[in-house]
Amino acid sequence: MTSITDDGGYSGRMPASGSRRGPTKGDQRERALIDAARTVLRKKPLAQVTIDELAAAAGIARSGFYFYFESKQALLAALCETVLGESEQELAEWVESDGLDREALRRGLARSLKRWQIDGRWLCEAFVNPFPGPEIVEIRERVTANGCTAITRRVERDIRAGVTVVGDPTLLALMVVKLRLTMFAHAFTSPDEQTDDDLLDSLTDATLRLLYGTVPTGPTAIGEPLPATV
Amino acid sequence: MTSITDDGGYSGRMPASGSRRGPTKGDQRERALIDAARTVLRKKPLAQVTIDELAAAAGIARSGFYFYFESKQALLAALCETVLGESEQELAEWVESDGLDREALRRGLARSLKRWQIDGRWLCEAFVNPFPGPEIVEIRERVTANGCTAITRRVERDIRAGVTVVGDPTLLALMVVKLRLTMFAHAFTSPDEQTDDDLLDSLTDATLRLLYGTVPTGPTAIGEPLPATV
DNA sequence: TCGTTTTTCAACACGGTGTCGAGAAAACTC
DNA sequence: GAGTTTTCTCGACACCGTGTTGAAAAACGA
Repeated sequence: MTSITDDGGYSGRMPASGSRRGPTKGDQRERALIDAARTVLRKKPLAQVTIDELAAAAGIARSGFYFYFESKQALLAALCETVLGESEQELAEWVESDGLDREALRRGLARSLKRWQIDGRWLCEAFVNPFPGPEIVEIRERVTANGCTAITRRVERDIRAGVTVVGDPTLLALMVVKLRLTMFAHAFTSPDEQTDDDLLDSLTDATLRLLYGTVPTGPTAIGEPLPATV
Repeated sequence: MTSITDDGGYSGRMPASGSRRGPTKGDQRERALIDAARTVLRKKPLAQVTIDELAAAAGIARSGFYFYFESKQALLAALCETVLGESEQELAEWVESDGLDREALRRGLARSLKRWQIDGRWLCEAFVNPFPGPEIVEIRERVTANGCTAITRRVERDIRAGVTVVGDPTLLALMVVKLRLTMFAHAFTSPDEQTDDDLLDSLTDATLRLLYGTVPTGPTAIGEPLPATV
């Protein structure tokens, strides 16, 4: 970590900017490394990427890499941080919508799918790989927890609005989050098994069905309870 | 596996038995390696296990390992083969049952959960890890496909019996299989987040809800259609 | 400009992987 | 059970990726 206060845990160095002035050369290099990782990790799994390769792609020597990051995993963690907000935004529209806005949910899933189709390889590496090392686990848990609480809050609002939800909301939310992840991962690794539309339809229905026990045909206004299922 | 014509692709050697006589010393060593792997891989992820460690646990020198397996991954693949049948048995009771036998499903899930609690670490490694190498991918795809076709057949039988199923049965089956896997993996890595019973209840309901759109309270006889959901 | 801080990298030590080939042990034949 | 063949064992080697260190270059601030 080598930080005086707290650097978020992923970088081996303190970004010099924050005082004034434009990005220092170090900041630029750090960004270059993250960008390099993003590109390189689209093509091969982390285990097959050497630090040499990442450093070269960023224009520095291998040993220079360690000035910026402690390991490949730390770099991947930093890469994840950069897209952390995006995934929450994708859920946001639906989570904040009123009623069981099927279309909003589908749009969010479609955006996520698009992201996974581009960066699926390293997203898998970070969010599906069971033991990716401590740095990444930390981030993953944060992201998963955020997704779960967002959905849980949404569901609790629905309950207050009179919609019947069967089962423990926390576990339901977890299943929804996990199902999204695996299915996106599956779509990345086996892209030809189904069309995007089929996948999105199935995933949209599945989400609603998991949470509410049934699939509404059109938008349902708040306060208009769904048919309850035991 | 261990057949004369085809070794399944995981072993670097032709098992000597098949002619006559009991297991040769080689066969014993091979078993010893698989057993050693089973034990060692309960404690650490594959990446942190050295071939030296596996060989030592089986009582041979490191270089001797390569007589039996091409790599750690190949050994893990062999280990997976040994439990391949179990996972199908766990599903079998429910798949072959009549009606939407909720209890049979739950029993099957409970058996799987138990297995995952013991061998979760390497099961994750093989069935959750996105890029575990070709040997393991081959096995995983076989297992997943088997699970999917079993469920698909089950669902198609239900449809013929008059039960309403919403959505593409193939994708539904895939989601059910994937959801099981991630949730078991989650239960292994975060065992204290929920009780086994809660997890099993949720997973049972989720499965039925994904497939049939609703959760029956008691056993439902074939031919007695569930309430249809759009 | 000078002193300080940041950045770079060659050289090194280490540990795991995979190969090779000679020789030991086991299995089989008669 | 002696002779032959096959199976098995393991030390020695070459290779590659990792992570560290220390000294020097570049950038920065006054």
